[in-house]
Amino acid sequence: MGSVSPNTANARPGGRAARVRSAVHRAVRELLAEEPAEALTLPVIAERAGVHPTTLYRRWRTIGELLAEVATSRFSGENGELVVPDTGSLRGDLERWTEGVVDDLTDPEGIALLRAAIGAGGFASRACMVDRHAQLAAMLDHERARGGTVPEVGRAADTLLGPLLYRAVFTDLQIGPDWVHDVVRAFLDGQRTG
Amino acid sequence: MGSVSPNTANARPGGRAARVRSAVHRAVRELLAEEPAEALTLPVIAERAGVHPTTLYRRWRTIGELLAEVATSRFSGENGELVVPDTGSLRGDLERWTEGVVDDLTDPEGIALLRAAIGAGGFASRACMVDRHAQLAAMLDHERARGGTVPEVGRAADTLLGPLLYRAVFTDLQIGPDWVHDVVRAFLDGQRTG
DNA sequence: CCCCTAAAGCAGCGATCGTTGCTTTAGTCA
DNA sequence: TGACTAAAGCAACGATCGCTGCTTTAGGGG
Repeated sequence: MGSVSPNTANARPGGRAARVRSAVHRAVRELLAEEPAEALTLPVIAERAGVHPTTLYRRWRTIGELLAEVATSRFSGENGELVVPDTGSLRGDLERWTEGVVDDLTDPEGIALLRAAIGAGGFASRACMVDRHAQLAAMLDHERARGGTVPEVGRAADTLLGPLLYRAVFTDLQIGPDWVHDVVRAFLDGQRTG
Repeated sequence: MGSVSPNTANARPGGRAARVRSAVHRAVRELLAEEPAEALTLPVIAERAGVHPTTLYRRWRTIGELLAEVATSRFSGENGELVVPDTGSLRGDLERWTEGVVDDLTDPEGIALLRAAIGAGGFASRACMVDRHAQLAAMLDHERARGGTVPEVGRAADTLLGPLLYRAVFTDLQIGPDWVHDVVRAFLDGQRTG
């Protein structure tokens, strides 16, 4: 127990570890967009990333864990900081924000990663949306601070994220700007009746 | 070329082929509920089903295709016939129907199969909901036949299936009867404003 | 500037996967 | 009932996966 600094909190490198991590993440995203998730194996990822397979087996034990990490980092701010639009009105914030969500869902890499994360199990799929959920809460808080009355986050997520994700994941319908606009409008109208 | 009946339309067996198919389907559903989808491999399925691996490699080339078939048969009427509730009112139909959807989504086998199908790619995941979509359309048609005014199927799917699937797939929130009730009510209220 | 340690590379292994040619079984139709 | 054919079983193979002890590199601290 004598060692003063066993390098426990040593993990803030800008060096090799970070480069490897970044290369692996990129390899996963690229490969997912190119081939069926079924073919995504650790050696294949390693070769694409220019890294030795052993590294992957040691740092991430399974593809599931790696996918969860990649999904988290892809669908969240890198530093854990929430970035939300602040246009002055809830409607403006939501429209700006939904654009970002739609960008994720229409990007081939994004949707492929989302699908793979869902397939990897509950943890990974929840990780994809936890940040979006927090952003939604932040925007509702802003509106509340302005004196507006807003529904709870749960209903907002159901009404906004629900349709967007449903269409992206389960249908091949186009997600056009006007439809997204309608979704936001339906949410803002609906909160009065609820 | 002389052969009169090359048994092209010979595929309606109640015999061995159907038994194997059924055993394999059940094996897939069971295994998905027990272990991570990552461990789902054709030899493993074959052993659980009491069938030789070669059979799987020949009938279904990949796990993806097998998953798509299992998902289709699990989430659809076996014979392609649509079964929808007919309570006399749209509200009653929708509440009965959402119960069925929720049953699918809260059943451990059901949600695991859904997740795996999503992971298997666009085709399989779309197959999971095509029947639900058709049922929704049928119920709206019934209401329209009664003289009621109903929104289009797309909006109904967004508003009903969206929240249900969002919660089941992306959150660990409980899906309680009262919440489901609220979702249906929100849909029925919202159609007036739209 | 040099040491020290965490992380990446290397080599080699057992297990299992996916595939293919052939044989055997079981349903169907005359 | 007997033949015909589609489908399942069998056996053997090459490839690749996932894992482990050990060596080498590189980044950070005294």
